[in-house]
Amino acid sequence: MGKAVSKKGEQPSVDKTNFETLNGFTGYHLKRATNLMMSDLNATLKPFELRLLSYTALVLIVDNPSIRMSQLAAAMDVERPNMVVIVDALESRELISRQRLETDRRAYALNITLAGRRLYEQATVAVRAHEERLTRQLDAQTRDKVIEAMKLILKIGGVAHT
Amino acid sequence: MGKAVSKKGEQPSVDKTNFETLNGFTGYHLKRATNLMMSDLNATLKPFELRLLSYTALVLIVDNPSIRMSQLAAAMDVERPNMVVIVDALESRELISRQRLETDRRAYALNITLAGRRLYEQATVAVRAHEERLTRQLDAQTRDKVIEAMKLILKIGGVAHT
DNA sequence: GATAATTGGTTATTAATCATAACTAATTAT
DNA sequence: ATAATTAGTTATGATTAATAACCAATTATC
Repeated sequence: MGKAVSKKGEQPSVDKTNFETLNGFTGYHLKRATNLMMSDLNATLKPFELRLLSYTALVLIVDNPSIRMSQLAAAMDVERPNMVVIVDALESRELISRQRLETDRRAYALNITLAGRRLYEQATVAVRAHEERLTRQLDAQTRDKVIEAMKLILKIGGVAHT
Repeated sequence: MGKAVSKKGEQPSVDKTNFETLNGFTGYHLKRATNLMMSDLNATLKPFELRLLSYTALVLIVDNPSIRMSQLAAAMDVERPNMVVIVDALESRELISRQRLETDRRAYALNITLAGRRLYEQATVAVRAHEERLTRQLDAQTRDKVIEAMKLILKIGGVAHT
């Protein structure tokens, strides 16, 4: 039972909306697909009590042992004060450890704990499944082309890291 | 003068961050590119005193004369209370008009005004330039492939409109 | 080697976004 | 006629992200 038009077919645009102009914009499609993926990702992470940013922090700590908070904040493009909140939460769940650096005693070295690694691994299995599910219709070649296109856009905007 | 490593090359990950795992995720690249494009878009719209949502509303009103507020809210995936704020702002600038529908006197028909159309046209020129600038490195075929890929992702998520 | 300037991290606060509840008026269904 | 629904609105709350100001430790300057 879709929303059927009442009785008289009136000329004002009801029922079917015209997206003609918006459909011509690449950014429009990118944003919609990204919104969908992020929403699905958050749902995927919920069972682990993780969200986009806390999961991303876990990933970066695993890939960058003894990373400092400020470097992590820069890598995630998050303000330092907000990074503190994220790190606090992960540490209080004992998923990561904070230890002062010998070489620079104002900074902390962040490392994954055993429990943190286990959660990271479980969550990553779920995230890969989420990615596979949402990009199933794209053949590997197309997926790679999309990623390359995104990298080109980032390069133009002066935002690139590898 | 980039941020050079101090004196001793220590083993903890400083300076260059490893994004290995994140780089394997399509969603990660999509989100970063989208963030960049949305940020640039907002900067593009600022001279017109428009933002993503108010510009999108203008576009949809131009493409859908006499659209109702609730239909517009649904099309933009925005809650109705938030739609009111956007429409109020556009109306108080006399870019759009609100007129009660004869056929349904609780609803409003939204239409673009002359001033609104002029602003829409100027803003759209700027938006197309912004799109062109950020996607210049993509040949037309790649750009179309990206858009098709986004549509496929949306279809899987059950979100599609045309 | 003392003082200034900078950096890493923190706290508190504010601003900006977005969602919910509840309401009026008009329409449609029973 | 009464009940239920819909369009729009108001007020409010929750969540998120950005800003200012601060302490401790390090680095730069003289």
